[in-house]
Amino acid sequence: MSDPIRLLLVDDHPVVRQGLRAYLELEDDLTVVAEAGDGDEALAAIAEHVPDVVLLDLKMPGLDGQGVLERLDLPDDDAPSILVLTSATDAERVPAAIEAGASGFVYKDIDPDALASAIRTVHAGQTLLSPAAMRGLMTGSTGSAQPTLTPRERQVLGLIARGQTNRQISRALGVSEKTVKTHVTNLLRRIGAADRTQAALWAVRHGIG
Amino acid sequence: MSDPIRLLLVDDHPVVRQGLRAYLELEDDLTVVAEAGDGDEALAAIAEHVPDVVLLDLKMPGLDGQGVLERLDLPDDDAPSILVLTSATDAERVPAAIEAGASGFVYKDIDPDALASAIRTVHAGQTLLSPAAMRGLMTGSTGSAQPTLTPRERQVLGLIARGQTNRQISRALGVSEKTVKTHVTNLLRRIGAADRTQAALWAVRHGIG
DNA sequence: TCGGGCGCTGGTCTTAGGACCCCCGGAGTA
DNA sequence: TACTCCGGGGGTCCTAAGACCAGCGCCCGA
Repeated sequence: MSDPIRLLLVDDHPVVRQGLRAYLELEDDLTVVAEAGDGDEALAAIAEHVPDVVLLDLKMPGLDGQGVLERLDLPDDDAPSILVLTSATDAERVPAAIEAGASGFVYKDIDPDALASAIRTVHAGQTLLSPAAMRGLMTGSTGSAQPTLTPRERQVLGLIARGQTNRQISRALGVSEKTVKTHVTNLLRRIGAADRTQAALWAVRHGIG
Repeated sequence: MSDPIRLLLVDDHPVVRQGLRAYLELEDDLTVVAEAGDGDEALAAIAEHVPDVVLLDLKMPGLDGQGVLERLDLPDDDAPSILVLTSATDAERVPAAIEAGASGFVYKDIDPDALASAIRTVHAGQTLLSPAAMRGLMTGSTGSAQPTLTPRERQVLGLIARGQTNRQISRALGVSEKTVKTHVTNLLRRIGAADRTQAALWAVRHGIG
């Protein structure tokens, strides 16, 4: 029999890592070589242990999963396959994670057998999306990642997401209120929001602000 | 030795429940009598198994932890003690959970020994807050829980938090737009928001909507 | 039983927000 | 070179939003 698949578990909750271990130790061909509690630990552990597959949580304090993905410079033959584990409430993050090089995307409520099989799938070089994650991709408008906002629009949206008025934003950015209104109008159109309230909610869901 | 403390685990992620089990089975005086994946299952399991302590996740699909708390009609001598387990990102929810009768509040990154001791503490009838949870209470303005909104105001705020306009809300509630505006004005004052955008953000942070 | 809150409803009035126009300068790109 | 995109600036117009004020019914305590 060949060597087992070497795994790195990355999640900020020890209890989650413990649960994953309990699941994965039932499988002969899987072995957990390291754990990490945040993005920085994850990058260090990847360098040190060279795992075959990383089980990565997107939401973490400090450097989060998305940040880890972006720093790994995927795809890269030497880099591990990344299987993203997250909550059903984070469907919006799927497109960005896929774009950043994640090989697969499963929800934490997956059962043990399915998780093991997902790990084998991404280790084999394939991309895997759970049905719900696929829906997340689909509802992301055209199937591409979240709409591309210009840096200025993203900045304005961030201030909207802090509850600022156009006048406050104009003072914060040192431009006229009309200019702010122009940016607001444009970003509303791009993200498909009807008004600033919907835009603020969109920003929160997409982690802007 | 006395009977073990009977526990119910409530979390929508099986992996988290598995992790908790792995932790708790190390303790002689603790025994997990049931698990539940959502609020409705939790209420049913409480009625069926009569646990001493419930480990409750606040964020769940369907009926969430806050909803479970509100339906239990705490404090009640027959009711179990509730130890809320949640993420560091949910500090804002502490006051509402405490108000709804939770006995304790710990973050999921707690280590096994501390978790076991927290369970014994709430089982003994005491209230327990982790330091971070205490901060969450403190930053809740005056230290008191979230402002008391009338049912109607809460309803209106929920719709604002879905990005609805006053006109849409008026149609949804079957009242005039002027009436909606009054409710909006009043709830803005009560929660200390300057406009509906800030109100929507407040609602999201406090788990309304 | 008679205020007095309070929740819910409604009206008038002012302002903030957003749509739809226009222009310019700079940086990249075909 | 011409085209496109971005940031910035400006103006007009209409509507949504919010402040302010007022009435009604209910319950509760004096």
